[in-house]
Amino acid sequence: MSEIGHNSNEILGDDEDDDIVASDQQLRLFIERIENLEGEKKAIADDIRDVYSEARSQGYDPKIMRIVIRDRKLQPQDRQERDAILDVYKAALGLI
Amino acid sequence: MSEIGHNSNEILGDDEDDDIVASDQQLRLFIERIENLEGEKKAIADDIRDVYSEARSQGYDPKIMRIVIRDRKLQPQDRQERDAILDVYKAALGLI
Amino acid sequence: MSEIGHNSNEILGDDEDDDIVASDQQLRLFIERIENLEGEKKAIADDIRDVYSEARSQGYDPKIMRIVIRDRKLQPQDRQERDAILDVYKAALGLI
Amino acid sequence: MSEIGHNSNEILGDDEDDDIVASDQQLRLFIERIENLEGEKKAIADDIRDVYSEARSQGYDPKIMRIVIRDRKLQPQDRQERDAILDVYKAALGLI
DNA sequence: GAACTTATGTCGGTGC
DNA sequence: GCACCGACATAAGTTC
Repeated sequence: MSEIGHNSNEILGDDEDDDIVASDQQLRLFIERIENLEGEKKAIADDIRDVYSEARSQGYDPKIMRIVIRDRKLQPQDRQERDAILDVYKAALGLI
Repeated sequence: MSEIGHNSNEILGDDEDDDIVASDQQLRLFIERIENLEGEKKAIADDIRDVYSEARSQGYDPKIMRIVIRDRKLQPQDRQERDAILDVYKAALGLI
Repeated sequence: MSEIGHNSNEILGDDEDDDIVASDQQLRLFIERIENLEGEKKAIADDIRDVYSEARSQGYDPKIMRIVIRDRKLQPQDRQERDAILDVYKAALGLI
Repeated sequence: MSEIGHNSNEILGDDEDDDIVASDQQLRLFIERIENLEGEKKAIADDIRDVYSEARSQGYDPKIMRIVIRDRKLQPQDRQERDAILDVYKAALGLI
């Protein structure tokens, strides 16, 4: 340890140190908020995985469940428009 | 078309219908549980994005924050091992 | 169904049909060009995977090789700046 | 600086140095092979991007082109099986 | 070793 | 006009 040092152990210091400490603290808070949120996110991701596992054990196919879920996210209108153009392209390529 | 119909409108039906309905219901519950969880997950992901935005507005670099956060997830021992090998590789390539 | 039909079976038709056919052909060419390029890209990706496999069989750690390769892509100046900020952040978090 | 040094400047040295140098050289070759391949891969990716751009300038929708291309990669049989189960699930959810 | 999930980088769209 | 923002595509990591 340095006796005087430019560290954070002084009770009374110069303003510059205060600024640095304040900044450090601010960054630390941002980081911790993010880490906490990531923790929550991971917990939910685990829950989702568990549900898929349970469904699989009941005979459902998770892969196809995912397709259904993805489809349900689309607005009916958007999907219809997309499908209309899609049909034109497929026809052009002899796919249908 | 069947005259009576093998659909879900009959008040009293055969057991097979009951089975189908039960199965449908089970799948629906799985799907809805997953969709709810995904909704929560997305909300948290949005929160994380907001924190990064706020940090950036305070002058912090989100890209480097991510590196720090990733690093903090590693066990000190693992990181040291990784860094040791990394140094060997860098030396071999004339990077240091 | 139209009597004469707006299809591609007529030997001699109207200009509109010609336009459609031309358009179809143009789209098809775009698609095929992309598919060919994607094929080449995949072949190279496979080659890369093979090199990593070979390196691993020689005792090298692919994960750390990737870090080195990523690092070598950075301009020396950029990397130094990044590392400088990184050190500040780590210090603020008591990581060093 | 060490007087004799464990570096690569000696013309004649011990076997251990030779081993290290040989190892360094091997790693370097792996890395360079990968970097070269990645360069080629990137060039092709750029070409693909250019084709999409050109197609867009001709009025085609790249997003939908991607869907078509993805679909063309599937084996007809696989897609049919998938679609069969998919229909069952969708029916259970009242999607169709 | 293959598939899926997450993370990162890029691109087009938008608002100031 | 640029810079932020969201979406998309790609690449990496992880799990089975």
